[in-house]
Amino acid sequence: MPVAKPSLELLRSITDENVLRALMERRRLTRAEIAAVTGISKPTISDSVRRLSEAGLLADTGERTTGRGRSGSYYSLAEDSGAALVASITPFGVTAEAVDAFGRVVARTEAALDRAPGPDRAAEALARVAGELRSRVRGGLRTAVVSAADPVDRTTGRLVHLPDAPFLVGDLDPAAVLAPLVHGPVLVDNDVNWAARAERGAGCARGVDDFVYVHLGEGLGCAVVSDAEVRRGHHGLAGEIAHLYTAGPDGTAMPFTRVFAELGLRREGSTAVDVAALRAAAFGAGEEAARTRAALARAVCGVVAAAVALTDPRLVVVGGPWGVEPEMTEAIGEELARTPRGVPVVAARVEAPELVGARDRAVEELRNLIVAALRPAD
Amino acid sequence: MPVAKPSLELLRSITDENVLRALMERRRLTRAEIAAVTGISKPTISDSVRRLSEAGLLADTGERTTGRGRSGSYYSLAEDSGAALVASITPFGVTAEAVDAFGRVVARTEAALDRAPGPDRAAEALARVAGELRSRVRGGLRTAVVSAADPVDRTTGRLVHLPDAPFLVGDLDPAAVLAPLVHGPVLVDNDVNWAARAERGAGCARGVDDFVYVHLGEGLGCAVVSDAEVRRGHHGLAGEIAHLYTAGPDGTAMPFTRVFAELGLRREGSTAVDVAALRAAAFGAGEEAARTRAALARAVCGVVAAAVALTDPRLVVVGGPWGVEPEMTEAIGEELARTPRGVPVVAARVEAPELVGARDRAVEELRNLIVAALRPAD
DNA sequence: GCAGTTTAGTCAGGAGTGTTGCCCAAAGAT
DNA sequence: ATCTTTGGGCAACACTCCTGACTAAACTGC
Repeated sequence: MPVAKPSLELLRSITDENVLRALMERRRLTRAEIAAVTGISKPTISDSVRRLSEAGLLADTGERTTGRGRSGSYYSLAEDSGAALVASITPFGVTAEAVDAFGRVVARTEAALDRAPGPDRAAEALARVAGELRSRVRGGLRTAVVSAADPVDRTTGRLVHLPDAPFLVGDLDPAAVLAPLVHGPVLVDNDVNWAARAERGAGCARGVDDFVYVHLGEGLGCAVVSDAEVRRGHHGLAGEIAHLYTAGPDGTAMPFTRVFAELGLRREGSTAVDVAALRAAAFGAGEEAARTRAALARAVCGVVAAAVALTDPRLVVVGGPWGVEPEMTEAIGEELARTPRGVPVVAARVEAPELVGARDRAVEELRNLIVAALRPAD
Repeated sequence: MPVAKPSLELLRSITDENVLRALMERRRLTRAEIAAVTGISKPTISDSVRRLSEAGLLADTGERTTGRGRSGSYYSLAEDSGAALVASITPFGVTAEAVDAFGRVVARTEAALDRAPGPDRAAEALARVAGELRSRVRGGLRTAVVSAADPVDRTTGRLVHLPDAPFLVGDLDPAAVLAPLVHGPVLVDNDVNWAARAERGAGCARGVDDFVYVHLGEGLGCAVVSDAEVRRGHHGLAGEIAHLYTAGPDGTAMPFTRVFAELGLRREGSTAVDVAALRAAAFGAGEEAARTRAALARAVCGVVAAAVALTDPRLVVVGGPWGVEPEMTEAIGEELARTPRGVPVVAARVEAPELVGARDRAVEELRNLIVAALRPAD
């Protein structure tokens, strides 16, 4: 039964939702302005504003309009509407922000980590930054959106270790760590998925409903956006391309991650890509560098070709520290143009994309939570 | 603005929608029964039924309840609510049905075609069966859902020919052919996508939100279901796996479709798989057959492994004439179990799945059209 | 055959929406 | 000081849904 039951209460809650959403978009409005923006009549808006103010969701800011005509009172979301926590966890540290329902970053902090800090250090850092931010925002943290540099199990929200892929952050359960600090849902996903969301919202894939985002860094990842949403798959492991078969340097087929072993571009004792070594080996002039670059492009292209065949993107976005290098993006684009289904390749261009994408989702979730307060029994 | 404007008209239309949907589910109901089913009060239901009857959407069937208590009048959707056309086009012919809003097949017909009939013959056959069905249903054809054995361009609805893939039906624009016969939207998609939908609704993937369906027949296709929907990609060509690289019989990488050329299993002068030859060569006892079977399983597995890595299905469903053979499904399952991310493999089990899937969608669309009549200006 | 029981449907009243139109209040413009 | 413009409140109205009581009509049981 996908259709709601008709009731006057439903109608009222729709009105209230219109008012709240209008105030989330425009920060502060008079009742007359809300009526104009929503198209709902003035008396109805006045009723709704009174109801919502009494419920503590809205507050008169005390400010007044200036200009011609009678001055009106500005209303805004209540000061204690709370904030959402946005956290990005990498082996190098935790970056966290608190965002409010207007989408503004109201607080920000960081905690550095050593590379490969182990799960306890990461958990401790996450708890520390979350605790600090919590103390700095009114109304508390009502939800959290976490980006992690490892694959995330969709059902449990835990970071998982896949064979033949580096385990960058380590065994961590962000929801468990944050439970005492956040009184609401904790959403956890892979940084690559959040980055794809950011590129769709504000980057080079703005408004594109179907595209593939390839992350080329220490880890190798991919996000698939279909019908305007990142599709995570059953376990949340969609886009885990590390052991997808592709073309190796010698032309034979091998798992993507082994290409880096063959080229000697792995970190010592790890399956992670050695980005510094890769830069040194694959970029710049020189025949050797060109050969290495071509080998890398061919390997990436094998992966991308599979993604193209299976998901039919309009666009391929390449991100990550060595993926966005023009030389690399170009080489991949040329390689891909040779395949039967040519697809444009562009470089990602959002800064700290995993944070931008997670922030975007956090604002959306916080807004939904505020609106959801209207419907106690659904 | 994803939130509707509140109005009494909205409330009324929600009530009416509840009534219509209840009558689509249960065929015929008294007003008291509608009230019980929807949870809406009796007077409100009586009002709504009167409105909808006057609008011609509902009609008193003349039947009455029997049993204890006062007898009530049964209402049902109007006789002229119309039907939806469901058509499946293959090189062998066109199969078509008319379904009503209750999901019942009210008429059915077929038109045989020679293999490779050319676009004009196929169009003519489609027009003929559609015309016949139209004359046999009251209220006309309000929408059409077409399954075609070729890839379909999502934006235009036309069948398209991809290089290295057989063009089974040929250049056809079902929407243009049907426009004079159907006064409503014409939805066209690949048979494999409809088959996947059928397996999700009634087959071996019932209720599974994330799975991959692989079709192994004359053509080679694949459908990706993510978050409970078939994802078609930008052009509608998601899952076109014919030239996805996989392992060939000799262990080297090659496009999927070339595997069949190497094994001598293509139809003369075509890129289509010769199913009869494949059956003869790959099934049954004997070392040679086992070798061929293993080679096919390895090739399929290469494709499936790519799909698994990129879309993380919970399940892989294998369909199509030679895919559902137990020997083949089993061989693929064993091969896949050796890969790092083992995923269960099951054989498809719906009969004429493309027709079942298309029918399901047709009923949904017809119902939506009937309900949409309530909202003239949205 | 008739009273009792059970179920379908209607009626009247009331509570709660949103809307229109009109009024007043208050601020800047002239 | 008056005019114009804008914010906001008030009253009347139309509409929707609900509750509770009522009537209507069928079957059951004696």
